[in-house]
Amino acid sequence: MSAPDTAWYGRLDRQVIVDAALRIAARPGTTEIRFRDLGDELGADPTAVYRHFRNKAQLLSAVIDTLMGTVRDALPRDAGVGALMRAMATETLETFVRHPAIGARLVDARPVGPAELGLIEDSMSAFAAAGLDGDALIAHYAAFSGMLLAYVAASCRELVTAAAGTTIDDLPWVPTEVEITPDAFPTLSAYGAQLLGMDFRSVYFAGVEVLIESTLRAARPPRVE
Amino acid sequence: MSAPDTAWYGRLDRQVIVDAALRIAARPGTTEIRFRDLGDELGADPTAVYRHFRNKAQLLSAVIDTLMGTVRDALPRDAGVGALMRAMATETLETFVRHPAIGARLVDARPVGPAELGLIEDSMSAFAAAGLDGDALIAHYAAFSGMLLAYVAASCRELVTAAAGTTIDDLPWVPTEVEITPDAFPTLSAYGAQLLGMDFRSVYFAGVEVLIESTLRAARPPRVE
DNA sequence: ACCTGAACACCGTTCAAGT
DNA sequence: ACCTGAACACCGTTCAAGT
Repeated sequence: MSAPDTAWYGRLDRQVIVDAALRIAARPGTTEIRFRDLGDELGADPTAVYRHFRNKAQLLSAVIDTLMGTVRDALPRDAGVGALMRAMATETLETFVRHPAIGARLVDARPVGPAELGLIEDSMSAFAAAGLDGDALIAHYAAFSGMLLAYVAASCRELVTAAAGTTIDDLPWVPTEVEITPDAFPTLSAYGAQLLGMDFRSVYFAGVEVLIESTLRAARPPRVE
Repeated sequence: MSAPDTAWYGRLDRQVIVDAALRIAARPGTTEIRFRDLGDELGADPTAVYRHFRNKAQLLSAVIDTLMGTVRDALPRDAGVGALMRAMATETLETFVRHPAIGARLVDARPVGPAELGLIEDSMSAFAAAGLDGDALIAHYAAFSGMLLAYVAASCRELVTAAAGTTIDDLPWVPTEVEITPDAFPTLSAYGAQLLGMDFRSVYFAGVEVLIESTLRAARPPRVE
């Protein structure tokens, strides 16, 4: 039997919905993906989305996987593992920060889809090509990807909570209203001015560089014991 | 002029409310702190809380600072910087995982309060005592604390989303329904079984150990170049 | 000076009815 | 087989009225 010949019939599919969600998420000021906004963007009733995704978490999982695919595509081939890690860190942050309402759900909207698994495949194989294997490969890879995803999610959550127009370069890492006096906080007063001046991006790359350096050291163990 | 002599007058204050929120958060199955539940726990109308906190974010900021104080109090004095970092990691994770609805808001319920600043003060001074200073101190401290907070927040968000009774040892780091075939994912098939078998806690401590090792190396630079 | 309670806004989700 | 639209549940927040 043939499908009814109406304009609205089968007009939506998962990809069309994911693309609409990405357009909304990229719009300045979007703090959350709402079914009602999705409906507007699609020119359909908001609840039509439920014919294609079981719930919001499943929809976001698909949207996240699409973005993971763009991260994967942006990575250099045959670069050293250090350059690859730096590129992963930069691309992951930039991609999700451009869609903060999606990034804010990075860790809790699961399961992990095929594009993200492809990204894991590619980057783990670069770790292996650099000479890492066994427990060291797993430990360094898990440390790196765990830090990346958790931190990018946290940054996006902050962005979405902050005043409109805030960027991660404006987001202080330690926003506080407590006065830092030398007698209450001697070390913070002496060494901490730099720390208190840091934003979310600079803390991220501080962590990324430490992890990269450690991985490179593990990949090429020193000749002398 | 004296306060009215009624039983309900001034019965609430910030500490009483924070303690009630902590009791609720510690209860198995709590996924979120709700004003209605807070009211029940306090024996008061839910909206009475608004006389003491401007909104939910301010309340959570106070609750988080209380927990940061218990983390600080649990840390060893005069231990080496490695032992201190390991204790920070363990205590922070355990404390918030016992109150996952609070931990889930770790990064976005701001500002940072006095107890957390005290924790920063203490741990930065341990970094300094270990021989770190200047940019290296800031970079390693920021990397470590950034990873810790973002990851603990992510773990709590997962816990709160997962089925009741799930612990971080049951939470798979890469939950996926995609089949990992050797031809589509060769490296994952070869090296990835361990990674796919990891839970949130083991990824956390993999990262923590990498960061500790790197900090120790920076604190005691090798004699030979 | 603080608490109560009704009410509102907002948003994910369900379900019966359409085509 | 898919879309519509009314309706519901839930929860943060406001505000006028109490004591």
